[in-house]
Amino acid sequence: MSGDRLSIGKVAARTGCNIETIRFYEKEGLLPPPGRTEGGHRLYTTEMVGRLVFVRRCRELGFSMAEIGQLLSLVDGDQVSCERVKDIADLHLVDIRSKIADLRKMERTLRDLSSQCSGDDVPQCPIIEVLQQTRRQL
Amino acid sequence: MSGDRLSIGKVAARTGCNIETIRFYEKEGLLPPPGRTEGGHRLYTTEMVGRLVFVRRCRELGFSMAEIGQLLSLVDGDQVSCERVKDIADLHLVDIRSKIADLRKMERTLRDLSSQCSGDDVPQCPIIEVLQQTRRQL
DNA sequence: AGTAATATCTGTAGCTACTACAGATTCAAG
DNA sequence: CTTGAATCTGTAGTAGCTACAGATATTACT
Repeated sequence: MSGDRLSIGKVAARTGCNIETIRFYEKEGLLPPPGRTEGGHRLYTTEMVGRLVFVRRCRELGFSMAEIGQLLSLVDGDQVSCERVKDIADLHLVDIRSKIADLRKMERTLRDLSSQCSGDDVPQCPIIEVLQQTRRQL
Repeated sequence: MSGDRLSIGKVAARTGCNIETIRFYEKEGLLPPPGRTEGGHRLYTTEMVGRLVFVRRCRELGFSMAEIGQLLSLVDGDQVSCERVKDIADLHLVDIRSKIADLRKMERTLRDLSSQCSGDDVPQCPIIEVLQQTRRQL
């Protein structure tokens, strides 16, 4: 342990991110290649740990890796363009909302189907019946 | 065009399902291997088209291919066990609801972040600031 | 019947965001 | 100095498709 440089294992423990995932982000260009020991083991600065935390937090918010790449390049630029950051975020919000709408629709349909089903062990199941109908009413 | 048998292209046109997807479902066992012409082209009965519609409809409701496989094996059994169908559907409902909850959380957080951002072209962006903070408040 | 255009065939590779190995090497502790 | 843990690279797997390439079959038209 020399100075404030951390092995990949420590970084993983500290951030809750898998070791493999960290290497994966590096391969995909979201994290810059870190320094290495003589033997070739990765050594991370606290700054890079921060960057990883940023990436993970964006992922928790559902940003794709491509979107995160865009955000990071803005961060890396001379100055953060608040305008573009907001654009990316708002576009992503639209996406999230449409996913919620889709899931809500699924939920409603499936709930209706399920409520028509007694759950008894009868030979005819209304769920199957409806799903098999040629004319759809989903 | 002999009788009521359809080529894969017609089935695709009729169901709105891609040709490749139909073959994919066959490979994955959701659709049984259809008859063939002398030259080896697939020929589908209307019954098989119905099965494909069932699969697609389940997919629209978010069922995984594994779940659809279970539903189909119930359908294929001597009698449909309404009990088990309902079990699968209700389990899936739980899954959908937890996805909705996750997305709602994302939506809230991202909406809050976005609202703090003026969108002006200023050097400091509150969205980035928050995402970069070590102490998280997502 | 012959030919050209279209359809279909098989098989493989790509997509996203990881995860899980295998087999080799390096590091840290005693 | 040895042993065990950590890390290395590279490859393959996951879900649910989609997109080719290159070969063959079918259909339409003359």
